[in-house]
Amino acid sequence: MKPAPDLILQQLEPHAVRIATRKRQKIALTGEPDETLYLVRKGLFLARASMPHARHQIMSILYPGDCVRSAAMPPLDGSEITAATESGEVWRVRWSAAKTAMETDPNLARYVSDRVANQTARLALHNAIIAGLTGEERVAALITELVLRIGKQTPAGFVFDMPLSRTDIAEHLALNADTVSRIVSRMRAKGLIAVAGRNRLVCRSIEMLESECPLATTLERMHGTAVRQPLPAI
Amino acid sequence: MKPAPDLILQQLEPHAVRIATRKRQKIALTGEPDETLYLVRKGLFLARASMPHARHQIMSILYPGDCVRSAAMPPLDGSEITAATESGEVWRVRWSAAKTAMETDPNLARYVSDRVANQTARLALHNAIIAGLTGEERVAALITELVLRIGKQTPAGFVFDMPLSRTDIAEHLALNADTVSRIVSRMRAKGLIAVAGRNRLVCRSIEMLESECPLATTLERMHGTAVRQPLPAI
DNA sequence: CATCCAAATTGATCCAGGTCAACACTCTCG
DNA sequence: CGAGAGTGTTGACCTGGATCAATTTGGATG
Repeated sequence: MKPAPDLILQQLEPHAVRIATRKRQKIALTGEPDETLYLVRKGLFLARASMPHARHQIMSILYPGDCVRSAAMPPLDGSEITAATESGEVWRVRWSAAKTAMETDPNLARYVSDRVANQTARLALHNAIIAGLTGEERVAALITELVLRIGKQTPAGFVFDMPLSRTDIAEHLALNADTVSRIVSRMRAKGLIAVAGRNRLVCRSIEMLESECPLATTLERMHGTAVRQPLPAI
Repeated sequence: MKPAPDLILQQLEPHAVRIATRKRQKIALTGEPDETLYLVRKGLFLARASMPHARHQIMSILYPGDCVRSAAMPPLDGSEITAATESGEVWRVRWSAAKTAMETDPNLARYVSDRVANQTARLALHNAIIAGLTGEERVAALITELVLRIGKQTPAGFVFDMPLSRTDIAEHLALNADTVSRIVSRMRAKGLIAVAGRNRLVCRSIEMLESECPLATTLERMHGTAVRQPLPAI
């Protein structure tokens, strides 16, 4: 029987700087001489990097339980983590402290390395989505992921607050913000999704949504279990 | 003073199945019930996955020293590793054995987890390349990477044997094989590269090549050190 | 309430790259 | 030697999504 993730992470608490965040708050990753470990404890975050020519990209969406080593981010300028939900919490741990703790407790070492592996798999999947799907399929994939992760089942269907703006979606899916807006409108017209107030989305039928996206079964396997147990099996 | 990577990996040898490969040989990753660790010891390999509709994708290029946990690959059908050079060697280690060894020697645990982190960073960079660059810039980025990794300096410039076919390049860069052929022809016409026999490329000036690719400095940082020291600092 | 500003929508136009098809090159095998 | 298969090249054409521009929406603020 493995210890619960929370218990494992407890050991890092004395070494961690807790950062309570509000929506859109940024945590810069560049300019740090030493490696750092970030633990997402609460809320959703976007790992963002700048490209030359003032272009930005959202490399991945981070969920509670994720941990990010700065070594797992490529040396791009302006790397940062942005809070995507109203309130969130991140722990920042100096790598030297994390390393010591990991050498003391193999469970912690395993937790961190498994989490990094999981992040790698998600990146690879995201690669496949960007590289192989059409715009509409990409948006369907993103909404499917969010439904699986943060959707709440109600009589009207799965409801969630959209944590990404149109621009964020565009930066994440390698699309244009205008195009994203068009696609979302089209999906609304098709009845795949509906809006319920500012930034709140309703998905009546997840099956309909998944039928729009060729990689739905993989998404289900990568994000679906997260609905039932907050942190994927480790 | 850290032990040399070879020395660290030596511990895994008794638990490893050595696989000697010839070009195009495939190692299937799917269908394995347990997690597995693969260590690339010699040669170049391509991590490939199938998409629905019989589409394939090359998620990443693996170099000697890389290690791949199967948990770091998304659950896509037909995941496999393909040998891209004439002769190569891969070690396959059962995860349970690897885990025990890693718990015994923190150096090994660190090595593996650092390698996975490095692979994550490369995936994220590749994401940025696919998502943000034009076809021509993508090809320039790939050739820059290969020059940095396997290019040999000669009086005529940097020379290397192209390990990827046109189709491979297309599958890696999210382009069409026809388009790749066109782009390569254009680059040849511009003098960025030249062919020297079957599958052998010459790059007269790496500066010219890098000036074609907005992410050249990042590539240099991720792959450039590898030229000087076979395994990136860990 | 009116004003302001950022984000979203929508229309019109354009082009990089996809698609399809014809053809060339290399290698292997009989 | 020729036939066949696999891979690469090149041309003609088409389309998904980028770009540019105009307009709308929805908060925030005084």
